[in-house]
Amino acid sequence: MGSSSPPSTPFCLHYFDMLYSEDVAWAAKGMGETSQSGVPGGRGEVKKEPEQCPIIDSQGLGLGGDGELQGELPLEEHSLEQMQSMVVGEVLKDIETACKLLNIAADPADWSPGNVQKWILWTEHQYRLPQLGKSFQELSGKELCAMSEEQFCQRSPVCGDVLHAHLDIWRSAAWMKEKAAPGDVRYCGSDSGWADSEVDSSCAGQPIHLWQFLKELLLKPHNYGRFIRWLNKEKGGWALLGSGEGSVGGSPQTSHPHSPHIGIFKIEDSAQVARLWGIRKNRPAMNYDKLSRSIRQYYKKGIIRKPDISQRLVYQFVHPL
DNA sequence: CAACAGGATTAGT
DNA sequence: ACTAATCCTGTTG
Repeated sequence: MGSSSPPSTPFCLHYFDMLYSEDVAWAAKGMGETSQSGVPGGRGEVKKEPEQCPIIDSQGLGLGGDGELQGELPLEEHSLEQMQSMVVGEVLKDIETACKLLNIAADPADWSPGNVQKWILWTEHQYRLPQLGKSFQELSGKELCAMSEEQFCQRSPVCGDVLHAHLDIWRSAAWMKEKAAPGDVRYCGSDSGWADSEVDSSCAGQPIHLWQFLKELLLKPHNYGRFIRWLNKEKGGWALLGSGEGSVGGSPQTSHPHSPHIGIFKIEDSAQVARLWGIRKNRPAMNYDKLSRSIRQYYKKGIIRKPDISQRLVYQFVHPL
């Protein structure tokens, strides 16, 4: 109650204009490696990487069901509006995804200092921002929201402005969500109710398990496919796993009537997956060595195993639930 | 060298 | 009690 939060942010379109040009497009471009080498002065110019976007196509960019703006439409004014609302939808979905992954509220005003830290770490990670250190420690969400862009830059001269813009987007999204509940509207099933029903996989604040976390990442190839992905598609890849030659290993042991090649996933970027896990669990020292040890504990529990044809960074869920 | 396998111990719930 | 974090020794491709 009393939360007379000043809706100072009217959710103008400039934000999403900016967001689209800088964040979404940038992030969607696969954002190559370019660690932090490409973030010198901040937002002067968005350097357009010549890379094509390999993964965003899955289902992210429009063509959700009506628009065939695959690239031949001349982008009329109407299309522009459509484009904008589409981008807004994508941003809202990404925020929802991040909320579940980090286990934090959607509204920044509800964040604890720990939540703030998580959000900052995640934003750094997601958008390849330079490390902020602990310049925003001990700040609650409300305090964070009360800070001006100047204050952000004061704490982080390098990317305070970008961070502030990201926070503005989250606040705007939360503001929209609140506004979108005028009367009843019990989250009409249209939009995958993004209410705080907590993560489906972890009930009642029970600490999340590593295998659940991995499945959550795997559920969002749009967001995390660069780090971890299913390896089941396209049976083409499986044939030439032996790299050609017969390689008479000796025991063919092609038995295993059950347990086909389903539920197999590959960790493409072990360091990043470990980092996300560390953010989620508030374990800054997490690394793949330790994460993989936890995965190995699943062997005897029958949750995860190594596939029949063992490969580096490839594991398999025993229960394809 | 990085991934892999697992034993032992500690930490957090 | 259980899961996971940490740490470690040793193996493997």
